[in-house]
Amino acid sequence: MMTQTEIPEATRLAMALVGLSHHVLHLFNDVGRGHDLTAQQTELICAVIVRGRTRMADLSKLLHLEKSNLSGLVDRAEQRGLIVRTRDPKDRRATWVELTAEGERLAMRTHGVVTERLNRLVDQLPAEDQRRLTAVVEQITTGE
Amino acid sequence: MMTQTEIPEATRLAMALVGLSHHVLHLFNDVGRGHDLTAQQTELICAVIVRGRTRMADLSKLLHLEKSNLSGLVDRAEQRGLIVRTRDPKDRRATWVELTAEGERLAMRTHGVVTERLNRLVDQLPAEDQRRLTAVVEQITTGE
DNA sequence: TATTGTTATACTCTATAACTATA
DNA sequence: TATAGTTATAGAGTATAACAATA
Repeated sequence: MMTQTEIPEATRLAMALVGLSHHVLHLFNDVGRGHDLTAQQTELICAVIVRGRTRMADLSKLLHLEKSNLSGLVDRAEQRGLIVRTRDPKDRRATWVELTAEGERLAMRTHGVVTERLNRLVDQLPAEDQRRLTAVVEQITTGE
Repeated sequence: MMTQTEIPEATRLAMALVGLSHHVLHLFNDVGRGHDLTAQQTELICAVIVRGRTRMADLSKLLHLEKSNLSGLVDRAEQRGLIVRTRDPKDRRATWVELTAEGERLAMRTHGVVTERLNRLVDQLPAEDQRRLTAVVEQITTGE
């Protein structure tokens, strides 16, 4: 006899991961909207507040964005007064991105809410499973 | 003494989940590009091939898209000959989306590759951890 | 030569609101 | 009145290529 579903195990894992990923990235949308930020702008300032000032090239990898697209995103964030660009005197090709006071204020709020809601996602799990999940996911993403 | 990092546990989990989510959704990009599909078009046809013909309203929830945006996405996919719309005679408001032969061909290929690569992500984990991960992630996403 | 970042272009995607048709 | 879907519009995001400056 079949169990209640005919969907293969491999597909189930894939579907679950895709659903989770939508949920996670949609959070930036949700949280940002309250402050008139797009999901991408929210991710940008959250990334910078966690790491401190960051180079364009590193943000590019971090956010999975082509450097040209990141230029545009940073342009818009700069126009809104959220971040500023500074030149690196030691490597004059490089550009650092850092938050303005306003950007930092928004970043602290949005990052706090995103983090809290992501953690609430796994709230119901036993503490052991939570630690395990973190370890597993970190291992997956750092081993790319 | 501090350990090697000062990043709080809650932030670590959040960062790990965000990294994983980027990785997962970026897969659709990667896989689709080989067939001249955008990530969203790839997700669309993969969703339809897993579920069979699907109503617009259900796709909207599944892909986290506003119904107006889904209309546009389905328009473009229809113009490319990947899907067709059919009316439901029982509820004449509703529209079903189903794959054309060409759409099905592409969907089978891309869905196969996406699934395989998602499973390869957790390949190194013990089988027990893999099952646990699937269960945990399913529980998270179904409990929204 | 390789790396860092910008500019330019065309297209896709997204948010929002107003609309039609059916239930 | 509520639901299913479309249309319209403006803005944001994306892929790609060509470019300038620096290493």
